[in-house]
Amino acid sequence: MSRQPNLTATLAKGLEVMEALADLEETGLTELARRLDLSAPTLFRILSTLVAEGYALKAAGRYRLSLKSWEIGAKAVRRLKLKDLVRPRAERLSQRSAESAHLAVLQGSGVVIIDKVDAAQPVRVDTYLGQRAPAHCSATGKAILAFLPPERVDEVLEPPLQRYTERTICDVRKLRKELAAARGQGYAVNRGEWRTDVCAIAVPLQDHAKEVVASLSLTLPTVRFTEDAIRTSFLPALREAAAAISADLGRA
Amino acid sequence: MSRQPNLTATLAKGLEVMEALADLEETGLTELARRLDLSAPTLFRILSTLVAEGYALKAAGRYRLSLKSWEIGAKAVRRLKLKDLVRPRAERLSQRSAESAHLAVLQGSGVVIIDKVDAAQPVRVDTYLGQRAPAHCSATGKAILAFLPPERVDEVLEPPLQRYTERTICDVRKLRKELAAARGQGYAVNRGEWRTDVCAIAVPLQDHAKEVVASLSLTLPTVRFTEDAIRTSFLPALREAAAAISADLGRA
DNA sequence: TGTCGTATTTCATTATTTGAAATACAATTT
DNA sequence: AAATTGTATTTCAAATAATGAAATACGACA
Repeated sequence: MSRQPNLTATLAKGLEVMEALADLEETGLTELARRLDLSAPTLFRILSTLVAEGYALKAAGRYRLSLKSWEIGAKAVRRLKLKDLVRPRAERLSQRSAESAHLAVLQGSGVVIIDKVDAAQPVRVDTYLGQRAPAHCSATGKAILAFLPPERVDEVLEPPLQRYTERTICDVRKLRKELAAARGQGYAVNRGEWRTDVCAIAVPLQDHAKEVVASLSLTLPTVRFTEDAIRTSFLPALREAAAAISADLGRA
Repeated sequence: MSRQPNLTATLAKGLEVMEALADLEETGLTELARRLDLSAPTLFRILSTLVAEGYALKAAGRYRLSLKSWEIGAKAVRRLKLKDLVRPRAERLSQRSAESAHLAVLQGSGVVIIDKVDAAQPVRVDTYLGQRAPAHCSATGKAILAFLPPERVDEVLEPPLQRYTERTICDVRKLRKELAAARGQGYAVNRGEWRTDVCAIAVPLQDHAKEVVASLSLTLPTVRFTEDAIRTSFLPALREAAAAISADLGRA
């Protein structure tokens, strides 16, 4: 076994187990051991440790992820403060446009939704706080990438870019062109590039130093994403919200 | 060093480091090593692993917690489904009462806020999603404990109960009496038992099998927590919300 | 009661973690 | 520019903890 220098393999394994639990709803020992290719005793000890530390729950021999990792991470989210500032604007944005507003930040090679306001109408896109989307085929991701320094963009757009639908832009050159265009326009769109029936339009949010720190989007079913709605409703509403937030961020 | 059987010490250490990062905003290696009583090389390897796995971020030799643990945990939160169901009721509850509504679940010996609707007035209590409160001196905690089977209550009320204010009930016998009363009344209150200037009133939420799974509260500054407001506004609003949710849960 | 599949413990072996010390790096002072 | 200080990182032999095969316990079902 080739060993990485200066890393603790045991910890890495434990974190992997935690991630697997997150995707699994509930699992037994043997089942998970097979999935992760760990021996039963090893996995048993890891799970026992996770339970002892409160990260996993055990009931009737079955393991589940607890809320502890969420709780821990919530402290980091809270520190972003962004949320408090954006929330009232996002509410107004959602009302004006009748669509769902999302606040997202870049995290690794994807974006994560850190706040949202659901559209007040029954047909809407199902999303959740903490949900991750690929940066290269989401409006929020592209709005952020468009305003990021080139070297940061390179890290995120490490080929190959995964294809999700026939509209996903997987060609890095082509994507860069689009990002340049988005920078010019001040907004980015996603037309079914991740999920066929979901479209979105997003604007970047910049802090006092004009660095992009997040993005704000309207996310909706493709059928409602008409050029007319974009021009007369979504874009004006997003721009107003972004301007107000940027002004606030300028002060803080 | 006396070794626990069947637990992986390295993983436990790594998780402790993660928790410390959550409380720390940002830290250097030496500083954190002192705090956790770990040798510099050991901590270095743990932090390197956390960074490699995406749980921590490193910039200019300083370490911070990333959003990854939050993202992982969000999947567990989402699975509770409760939130979706409660949200519209909580919104109406907050509007009717003009106070902040919280949805909380039991997690270890405390409760964690998994959803909230802020009061639409400027003077309100500062809380955040993922925030933990002690079960023995919060309205949400007591509302849940009051309807939990005795053996589960024992686990949570492991003495000594920590004192936070002069009103905190630290005597287990006395607290049990109050829980019995709360069970009779169908709601629990907290009168400055955790934070002097914060009061709350909470009702339990029960699933189809009549098991308590969460609680719903109104949380507000002590100055507004009058007997009159409780009787004419808070309690009726909470009861209506709880009844509607329970009916929904009965079906699901 | 017996059988089967899964979970847990034991224990000798093996591999990884460990920390002292050496070294590299960065910021600040002289 | 050189010296100083404090922190971060690497090295390496010793110490320790992790490992998995096998034995055992448990629990469901026949």
